[in-house]
Amino acid sequence: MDQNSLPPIQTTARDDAVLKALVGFVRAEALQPGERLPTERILAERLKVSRNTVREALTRWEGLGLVERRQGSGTYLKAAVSPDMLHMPLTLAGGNDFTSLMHTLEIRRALEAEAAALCAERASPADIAEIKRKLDIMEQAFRTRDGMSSEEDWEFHQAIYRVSGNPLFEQIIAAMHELFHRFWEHPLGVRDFGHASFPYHRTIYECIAARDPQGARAEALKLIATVEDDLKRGAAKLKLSSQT
Amino acid sequence: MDQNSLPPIQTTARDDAVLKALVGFVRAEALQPGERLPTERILAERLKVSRNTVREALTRWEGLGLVERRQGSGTYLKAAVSPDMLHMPLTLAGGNDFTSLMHTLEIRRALEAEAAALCAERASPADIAEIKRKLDIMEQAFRTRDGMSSEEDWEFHQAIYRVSGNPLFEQIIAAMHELFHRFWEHPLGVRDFGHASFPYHRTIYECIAARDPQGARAEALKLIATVEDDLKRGAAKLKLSSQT
DNA sequence: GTGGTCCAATGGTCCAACCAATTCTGCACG
DNA sequence: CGTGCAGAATTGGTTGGACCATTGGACCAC
Repeated sequence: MDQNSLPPIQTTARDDAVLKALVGFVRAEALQPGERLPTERILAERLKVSRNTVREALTRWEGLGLVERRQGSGTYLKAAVSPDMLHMPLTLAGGNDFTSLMHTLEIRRALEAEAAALCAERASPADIAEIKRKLDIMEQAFRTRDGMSSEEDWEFHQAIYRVSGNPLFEQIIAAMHELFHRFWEHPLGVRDFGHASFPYHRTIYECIAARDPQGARAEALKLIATVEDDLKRGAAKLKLSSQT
Repeated sequence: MDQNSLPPIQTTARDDAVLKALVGFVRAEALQPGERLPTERILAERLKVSRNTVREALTRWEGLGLVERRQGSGTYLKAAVSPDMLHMPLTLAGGNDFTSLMHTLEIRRALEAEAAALCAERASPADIAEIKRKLDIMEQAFRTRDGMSSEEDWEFHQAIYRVSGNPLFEQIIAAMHELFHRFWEHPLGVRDFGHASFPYHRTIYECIAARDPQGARAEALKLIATVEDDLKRGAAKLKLSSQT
């Protein structure tokens, strides 16, 4: 007898069922990332479950980065969802010390270079225009505020990851990025962080626009190298000040 | 004015606080994975928060695979926790899809190459001997069983990640590896998987032993290229058979 | 316009009870 | 004495209802 013809019955899987229904809703309404999904109260009423159950389900999605909740405003879709998503939550024993930061940078160096190369291979004219737009915004912010364009800088990089066609780049580097920034301004208050890396953003873009994967890879490596330099200088300064 | 001198204030973060307290508890009691942690009701009472809040916090941890809840039994620790963990939730749209596997391979290509290069830079003589040992075991298994040495193959690669000095390589690639194998043998029954990649294991080792980072990187890229080839061939075969 | 006030909508928290699965307990029976 | 089973106690899962905190828009006085 085929054992697979008797799947275990699901007497309780309320929140899972809620998520499945939500996937169906998102697809039916063709919701795009950034759009708002129904109120918790409405979901609870429509699905005939308690609001608490809806909340547990949404908490799961929030933990997976699929959704973002803003009190007083609503719950917003943050990424595309599909019925057969595969979740691979990975928690690493990080550390807020210098070597841990260097480790994340080594990962980022590998991924950033590959993403830039893939991006140069696959970018459509529209993609290139979008990347240029982000680059302009970033350079503008950099000149206006004289450095500290971290937000726009990050958006530029994200655009590259997206055009690479592989969502894993963005997801993995986003985790690194968060750790990095959580640690950056607080312990090491390096004011001019990002100054050194600034010119390479444009060179990366130029290589992508020229469809030059190897060039893009090389420029990305240079960019990360400047960040590693900044980090080392910051750590040295920190060590010095702690000795006084 | 420096815009970063006014960070957003943090007024409420209940469930986050619960998790932080829980991390403290686990460390204070030196709880090991597998052990049970206090009841939701007890936690709620001790932390002076509602049981609902405790549940939301635990739901987060459950989603991250840090904890397992068994109704009627209790909540059990599933992995070590630390105050500064790095969460990296990866979600792939389209589970056993060809493109998903290709995406994991792109990540692996980037990381594998970087790890091999770092390994060649940093390996001590003892490290090199250890890698050679794994290589010999793998080659032996390959010849004896004529292919299908996936277990020993994996150990060889893990040795390289370890010698690279960056634990993130092993952890991230391990997650990919697990995903990859879960879908490999099942949908695409490619018997001779790994045959093509076999010779490159030795060439990688030789570059590492010769302290040649660029060579190691190049050989690692060749290895992944063969795996990508196998995957494409398997997918083509699958597509063909599904058309009959 | 500008700024302030109010108000409705929405996520966050709390409470108290009950349901469902599991585990423990103790008694009856062999 | 052990064995098995019924029932109690424990524990996570769900419910419904209430209130708080934040948000954002509407409205109004200046």
